[in-house]
Amino acid sequence: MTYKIKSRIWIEVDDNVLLGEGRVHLLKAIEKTGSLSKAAKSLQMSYKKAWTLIDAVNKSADKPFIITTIGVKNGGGAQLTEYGKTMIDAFESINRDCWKYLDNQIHKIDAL
Amino acid sequence: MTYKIKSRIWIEVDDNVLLGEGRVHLLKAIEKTGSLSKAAKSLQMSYKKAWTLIDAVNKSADKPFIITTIGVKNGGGAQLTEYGKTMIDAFESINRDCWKYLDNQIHKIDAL
DNA sequence: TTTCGTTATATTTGTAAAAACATAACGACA
DNA sequence: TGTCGTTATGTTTTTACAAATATAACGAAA
Repeated sequence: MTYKIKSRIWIEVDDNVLLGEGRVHLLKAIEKTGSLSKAAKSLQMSYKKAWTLIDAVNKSADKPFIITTIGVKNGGGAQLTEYGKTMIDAFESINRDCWKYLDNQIHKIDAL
Repeated sequence: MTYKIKSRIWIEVDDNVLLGEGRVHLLKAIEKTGSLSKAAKSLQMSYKKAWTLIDAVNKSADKPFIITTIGVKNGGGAQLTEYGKTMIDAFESINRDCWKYLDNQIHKIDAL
């Protein structure tokens, strides 16, 4: 009989999803690996799915989150922009605080 | 370029979902109509789907949320228990405050 | 004992999302 | 010019979930 309050948050712009937990997870893997294909592999995700996700991010963002290069040394790659990094940090900070808030609310449920 | 932070919260007990926005919506319709079938109709939901939802609530809750009767006057009906009502109130209160918190955080995103 | 309005449940069908598969294009380098 | 590792897309197949359909059972009341 132990309750948990769970949550998911996401950022929308003009009714399009810009950033959620899944996309943040992928973007951080791109930052770490420097490559979309390596990031996908590290998350056991298909390249196509990863590409579709970051394509959606790029399409709803007004400033670019990631910059991809093709053909260049080692075939190409992808890296986060400063804007992308700060947006991710803000998302994660807000998300953490949301979880904290909800954890603090659990007593209102347990008391019933 | 106007950002929104959206969220969904739900209550779990032993890794089973107990209560989320959809279930709360249905439970309130049951409270209003006194009947599962009428509540489903009022939400343009199939009876089967509504029944499955409240069955899931009943299975994960330790104290009953709704009491159904069958065969009795007018065919039967369903009504919320006091426990169910207070749980719904608590859920909605926490959810509202969560939204408020997130609305207050939006400036952190807009500033970037 | 038939009809009514309900709860309760199984079975089938349809649909949308995910996964899998396939291929093209790019530029570097040997 | 052929190969490599990558980004970039289209197409097909599979799967999971939702919707639709069907039926049983209950107790009251006529």
